[in-house]
Amino acid sequence: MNLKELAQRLGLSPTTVSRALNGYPEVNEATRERVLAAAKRHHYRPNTRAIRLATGRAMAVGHVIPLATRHEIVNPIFADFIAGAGEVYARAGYDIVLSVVSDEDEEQTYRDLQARGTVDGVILHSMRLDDPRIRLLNETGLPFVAHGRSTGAQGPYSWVDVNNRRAFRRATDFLLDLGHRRIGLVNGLEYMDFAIRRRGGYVEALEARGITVDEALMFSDEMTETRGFRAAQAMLALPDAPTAFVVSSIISALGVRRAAEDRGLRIGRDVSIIIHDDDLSYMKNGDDVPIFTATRSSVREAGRRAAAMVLDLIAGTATTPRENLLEAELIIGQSTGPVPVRFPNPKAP
Amino acid sequence: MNLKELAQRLGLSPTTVSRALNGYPEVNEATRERVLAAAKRHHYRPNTRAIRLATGRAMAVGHVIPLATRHEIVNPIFADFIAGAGEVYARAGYDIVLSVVSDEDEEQTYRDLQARGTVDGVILHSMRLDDPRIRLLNETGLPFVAHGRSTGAQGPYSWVDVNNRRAFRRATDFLLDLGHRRIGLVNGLEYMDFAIRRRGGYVEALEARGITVDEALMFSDEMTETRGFRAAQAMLALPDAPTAFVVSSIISALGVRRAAEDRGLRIGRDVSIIIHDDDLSYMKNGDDVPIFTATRSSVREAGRRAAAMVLDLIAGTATTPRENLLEAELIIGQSTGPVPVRFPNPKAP
DNA sequence: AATCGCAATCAAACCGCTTTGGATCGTCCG
DNA sequence: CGGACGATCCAAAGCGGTTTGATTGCGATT
Repeated sequence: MNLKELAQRLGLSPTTVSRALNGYPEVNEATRERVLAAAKRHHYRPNTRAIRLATGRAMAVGHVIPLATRHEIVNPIFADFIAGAGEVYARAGYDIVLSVVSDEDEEQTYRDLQARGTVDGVILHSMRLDDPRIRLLNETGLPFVAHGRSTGAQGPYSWVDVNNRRAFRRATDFLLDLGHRRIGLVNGLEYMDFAIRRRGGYVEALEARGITVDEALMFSDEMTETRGFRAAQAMLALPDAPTAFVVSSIISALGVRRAAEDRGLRIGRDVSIIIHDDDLSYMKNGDDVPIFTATRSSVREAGRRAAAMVLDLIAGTATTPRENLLEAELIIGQSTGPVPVRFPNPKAP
Repeated sequence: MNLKELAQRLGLSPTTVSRALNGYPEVNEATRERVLAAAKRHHYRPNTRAIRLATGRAMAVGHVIPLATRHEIVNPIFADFIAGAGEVYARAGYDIVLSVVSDEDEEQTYRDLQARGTVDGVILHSMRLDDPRIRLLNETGLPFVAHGRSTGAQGPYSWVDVNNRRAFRRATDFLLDLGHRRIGLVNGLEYMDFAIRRRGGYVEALEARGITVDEALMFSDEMTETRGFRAAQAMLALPDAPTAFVVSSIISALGVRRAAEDRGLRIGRDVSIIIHDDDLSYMKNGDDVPIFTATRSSVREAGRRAAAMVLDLIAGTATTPRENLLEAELIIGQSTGPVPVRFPNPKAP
C-alpha cells in the first residue's frame, strides 16, 4: 500500500493525501479525517526511503564506534549512552545508524556518511587529545556533537562532557581530607581526553597541599578488571604503598579491590577506593547503598543531551556551537575511610 | 557532485556512468577507467537515499534493543555482539540501524521497520520463552535471525545460540567431579530463554547423580554485581551452605566473589565458582590466566554468524531457516577446587 | 455583473539513482 | 552486398514520496 494507491482508493490526488497526512493547513478538515481513517484502515506507512530522497533528509543520526585496532575493546559505556540518546531520537522520529569502524579508516567513514547522505549528523565518541575528527567534520559541514572534549583540537565544536577535572579534584581532596597522603591513580589510557583531565584534577589536588606527585602512583591503561588488578597489585607492593586509590572506572575498581583483598586488606578500612561512576545500568554501584564512594554522572543523561543537541544543530535551531558541562555528584559509599594508623602494608618487608 | 553532473562532465549518459561504476559488463574498459578516474577525482559518492529508493533495498539491518520498562537495563553483551556483526555488515556494505524500544511497543516497531522499508532484515536480541516476535516477523515476511532460541515459540526461524544446556551440564558436572554436592545456581531472569536452558543443564547434572535439587540454591535475577552479591550472601548464610556456585554471568560472579570474601572464604579453596563467560572485550576473564573457571563462548563470534546468516536470508541464498549452535569451551581457571574437607561455613551458627 | 480572494484540490516536476528497451555502428559471414 | 550480431551507449521510465505552480468553485466585494 503506497501513497498513490491510497489516493486512488480515496478518489484524491497524491498531493492532497500527502498534505492531509502531514498536517498541512490547506486541506479540508473533513477530507483529512477521511484520509487519516483510510490510512489507518489500510495500514499505510509511508516508505522511509522515498521520504528521505524527496526531502533530502536522512532522518538519522550516525554513531561511529571506533574499534581501536590494537586493543579491540568496545567502550562499555556505549550501550548506556545510546540508550539515553535513543529516547530522544525516537521521540523525534530519527533513526540511529551505527558504524563499527577500526580507527584507521575513520576519516573515510565520516566523509562517506556525509557525502552519501546516510545521516544528517553524527555523535563523536571516545574523544582523544587533538582529535582530528573535529577539523574533518567542520570541513564537511556535517552537524556533529562530541561526547567529551578534545584538548588541543582546532576549531569550534559542540560537546557534552562531565567536568572530569573537577570530579577528580574533589575525589582526591576527599581522600586528602581523610588523611591519606599516598594516593594511587588508576586511570584510563591517556591519549583519551577524559583521562588527561582526570589526571589534571588529581595532580592539582595534590599540589594544592604541597604533596609531591609520584609517577609510581599513576597508572594509565585500559579500564578492565585485569588491568586495574595489576596496577593496584604493583602499587601495593611498593615499599611506600598507597593507602587510597582514585580509579577512573568501576570495572577497573573491581580489579583494584581484588588486588587489595588478595593482600588481606579490608576496603574502606585498610585501603580506600574512590571511583568515577558512569552509572551504567548493568554495572550499578550498588542498588541502594553505594558500594564505592564515587563521583557519579550518568552517561545515559549525557546521551540524552548530546542527542538533543545534535537534533538542534540539524534543525538549525542552534547555529553557534553548544557546550554542556555536567557536574558529577559525590556519592559517599563504603569504600573510603580515614587513613589507617597502623602500618598499612602488613605483607611488605 | 551527483551522477548526472559527473556524466555531463564526462560527456556520457548517466546510464553508462552508473554501469561503469557498478561493474556491469556492457561498458568499454577504456570508458570504465575514465569514469572511475573522474569519480575519484571529483570525490563522487552515490547518494545512499537514491540508491535505496531505486533498488528497493535498504542496505541496512535492524537491531532492536529492548529496554525492559521494569528494570531499565541495557544488555551488556550488546556492544560486543554488535562489534562482531558490524565487521560482517561493513564488508557487505550494509548499515546497522538501531532502535531502542521499550518492550511495550516492540510489535509496532517491527511492523514499522518492515512496512516502511527502513531495513532489509533484523536481528532479534534477548530472546524470551514463547517469544511472540517470531510469529510476528514470520507474518510480515521480513528476514530475521534470532540471537538465542525461544522455547515454545511457534513457527520456524533462523537462530544462532550457545549450547547453554550442555555448557551448564558440563559446568555442574565439573564441580560434582570435584566432590561438591551443595552447588548454588546464580542465574539470569528465567523468562529469558537462555536462563531456562542453563537451569535445565544444571538440574540435569544433579539428577544424573541422584542429588536432590534444592530450590533454596537456585537464584534467578538480573545479572548485576549487586544481585549476584545478594544471592550468594543469602545462600552462604544457609545452615547447609553451598560449597560451589554456577553463575550465569561474569558480572554477577564478581558479586558472588565479594559475598564469599566478605565471609572470609577464599575463592578456589573454601568456595568454588564457575561462570559462563561471553568473552566481553571490556570484561575479560583475565588476560592470560583466566580468573574464573568458565564455559566460554564469544558473543562477538555469535554476532558475526548472526550477521552472516541474516545477509544470506536477505540475499535469498538461504531459503530454509538456518540454525547455528555454538559449543562453549571449558576453561579451567583459579576459582575452582576440590570440595573443602573442613566445615566450609565458619561463621554459621 | 464583473472582479477578487480564498479554500480546496490537482498535475507535474523533482529528489538521484537503477534499469528496461532501444539505438548506433562496425564487423563478420553466407 | 545485405543482414545478423556483438559491443557500446543512451533516452526515458521507474522507485514513492514531497513540493511547486496552477486550476476550480464559490461567496464576497465593488
